[in-house]
Amino acid sequence: MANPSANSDPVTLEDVARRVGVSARTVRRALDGGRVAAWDCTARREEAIRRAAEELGYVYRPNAAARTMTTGRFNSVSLLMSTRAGQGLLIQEMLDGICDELEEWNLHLSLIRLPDRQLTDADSLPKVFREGMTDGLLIDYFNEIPAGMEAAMNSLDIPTVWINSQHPADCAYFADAGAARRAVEEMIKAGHRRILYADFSNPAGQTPRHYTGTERRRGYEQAMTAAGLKPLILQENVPHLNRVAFARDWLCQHRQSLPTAAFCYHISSAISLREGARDAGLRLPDDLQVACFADRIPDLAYAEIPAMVNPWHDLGRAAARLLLAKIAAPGTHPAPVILPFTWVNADRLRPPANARKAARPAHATL
Amino acid sequence: MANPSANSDPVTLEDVARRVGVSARTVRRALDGGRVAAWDCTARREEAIRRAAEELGYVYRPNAAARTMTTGRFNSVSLLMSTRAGQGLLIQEMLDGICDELEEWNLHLSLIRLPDRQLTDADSLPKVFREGMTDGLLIDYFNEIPAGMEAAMNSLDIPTVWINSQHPADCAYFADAGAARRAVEEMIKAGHRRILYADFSNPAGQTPRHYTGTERRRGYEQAMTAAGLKPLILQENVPHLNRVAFARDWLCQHRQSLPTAAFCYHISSAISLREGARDAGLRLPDDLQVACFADRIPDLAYAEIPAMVNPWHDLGRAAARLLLAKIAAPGTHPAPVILPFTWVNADRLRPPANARKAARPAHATL
DNA sequence: ATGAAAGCGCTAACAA
DNA sequence: TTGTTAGCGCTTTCAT
Repeated sequence: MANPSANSDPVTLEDVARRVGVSARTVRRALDGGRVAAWDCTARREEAIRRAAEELGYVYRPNAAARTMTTGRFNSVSLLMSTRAGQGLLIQEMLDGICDELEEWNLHLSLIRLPDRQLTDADSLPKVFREGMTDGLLIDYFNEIPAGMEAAMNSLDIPTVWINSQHPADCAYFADAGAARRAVEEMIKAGHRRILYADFSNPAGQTPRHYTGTERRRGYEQAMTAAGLKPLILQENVPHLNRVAFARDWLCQHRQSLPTAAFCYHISSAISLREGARDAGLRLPDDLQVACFADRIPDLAYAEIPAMVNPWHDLGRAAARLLLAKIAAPGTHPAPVILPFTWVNADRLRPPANARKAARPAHATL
Repeated sequence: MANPSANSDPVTLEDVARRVGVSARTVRRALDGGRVAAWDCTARREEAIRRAAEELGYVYRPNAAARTMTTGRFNSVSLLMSTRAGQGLLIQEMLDGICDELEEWNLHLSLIRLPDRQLTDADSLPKVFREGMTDGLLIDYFNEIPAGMEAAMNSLDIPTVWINSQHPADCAYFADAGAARRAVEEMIKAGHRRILYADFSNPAGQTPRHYTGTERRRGYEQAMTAAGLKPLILQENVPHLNRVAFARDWLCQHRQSLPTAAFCYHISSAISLREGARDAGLRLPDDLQVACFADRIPDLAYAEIPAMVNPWHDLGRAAARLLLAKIAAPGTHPAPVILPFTWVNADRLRPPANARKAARPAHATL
């Protein structure tokens, strides 16, 4: 096997053309457009071409490199990430969503990781993408976006879409505030009045790294205020290994007027809170009904609680679709796509224990 | 901007050559090989070439498509997955590892998802990879590998490496049995005698979907047997929402001789077990010391317990390195690479409560 | 409607 | 050592 190429089967248009006795151009057209006209003779020839192509194993898989050379299109888009860890998220469901959408357009997906220095350098970027052979960029970078990166991306003449990040246009992200409000409304509807908001990931004073830190809390506050309830917020960036103790201590200190429910920034906060609550002697869910945000349904295996789950698959699809639209119509700037969450395990949402106790006799009379 | 191409800056070798007044081939060589000889005149010209290239913004980023056309190499490898969900795993750390290794060789990473039907069809695969423009395949498919897929992959004349899957050669996976044995040995060393193995993901009777289901249990059994202890196994595929109750009930039924510790197949089993234990009235970790396997360090935020963590980054790197070796030396079949786990939160591993009680007076006398 | 020819940017092979 | 030539497989343009 002297051929170093990956294809053991380099059937070219030319090969097919020779076999049938027509030009490559004709083969291309036959394979491409389908029929040519009602001209009987043509139709038959076309049939012959198609058959020959199939026999030789051509089946419309043109050499992508050759095609790129003439068209200037790569038929591929890239997911752009930072080499710095934690700046973006790579969720399997999201990639599935992206791939699902791209597949329908016969586009490939590549992964590109660049150091922050490069991501903010408008001069070197085009060269990277020339080598990277990509028609568009899905930007998976939403934490602490470096100064200059947005400008550098906008100066590119290749279409870009931001994933999970709020921008004036060209982006897709989640409707966190609305989801938080909805969840807390459900808890209120279930009869809870003292509802805690717990976030052990984001520091108290400063702006959170990601918009979710602000939005989720805001949604909680909206729901509480709208219902005439007083927000009760426990927000602090606590190291993982201290969270359970932190939660336990807080609950012990507030033993006089404990919340009957808590809505958490993330399931990791929820788990810690639940463990801390149990250590503080509370019974779950009787004494404390916990709900939270969660990235994925499987994560909920960690705790059987009501949760707002990120529709990552939808996000991937939406972002890819946005990018395809921009590729098809260069220069346009579609409005942001904002995706609603999925509310799961709703049946695990129970009223507060005292309300249940009060209600029980009524049921007993049935 | 009439140019539909992604590069706004199509500087070619030719352009550089014209500027300096040499041939494209010479430019290529100057940029490529560095110096030519001690011939003074040449050295100067070379310098000029390099400067011209830089001024024009060429900086050794040749048009990848053109290069592919002549060399037959794509300078890209692909991560191959099934469109069927759950057959492979896409862990961010693993992708980072792959990218880190590929970067050093200036190779790109593409994602390819194919339906099982295609993955088992040795005829259509080469065409796919011809279009996909890939020099090698990292196969991320380890659950219920379809019959014929292994043969189809082997029949490809493009190098392949299996990720997280046991094969005679050309694969990288984790040393699960050894890790389980090691963890249980540590628990025994800490003084535990009745150690439970809990797995709520894999069914009791049949062979687990993935090798870890077998290997982890085997490692546990080895450690127990070697220490003269009797294995105590609780293995059953329980739906997520029933796991806590399942664990609680089991513990209640075995109240007479409860284990003092448990080693779990996965952190999700561990969490459920802990919740169940608390519901059964046990105090943690005094009454039950739980340890487990975990995919990622952040997952351990869910429970502050000792764990064997998969070195996903290492796996990605190892698999990529293996693939690069195969690309460099086609036809070779390197032996499997087996990666050791990381043992974390070891300081959370406590002796059984009665041992602690017995030990306490001794400490008090200090 | 079809064929012929040019050329995309690069590198391999050869000639000088 | 350097320059020239040819050609990768495809699409586009132009002539038929």
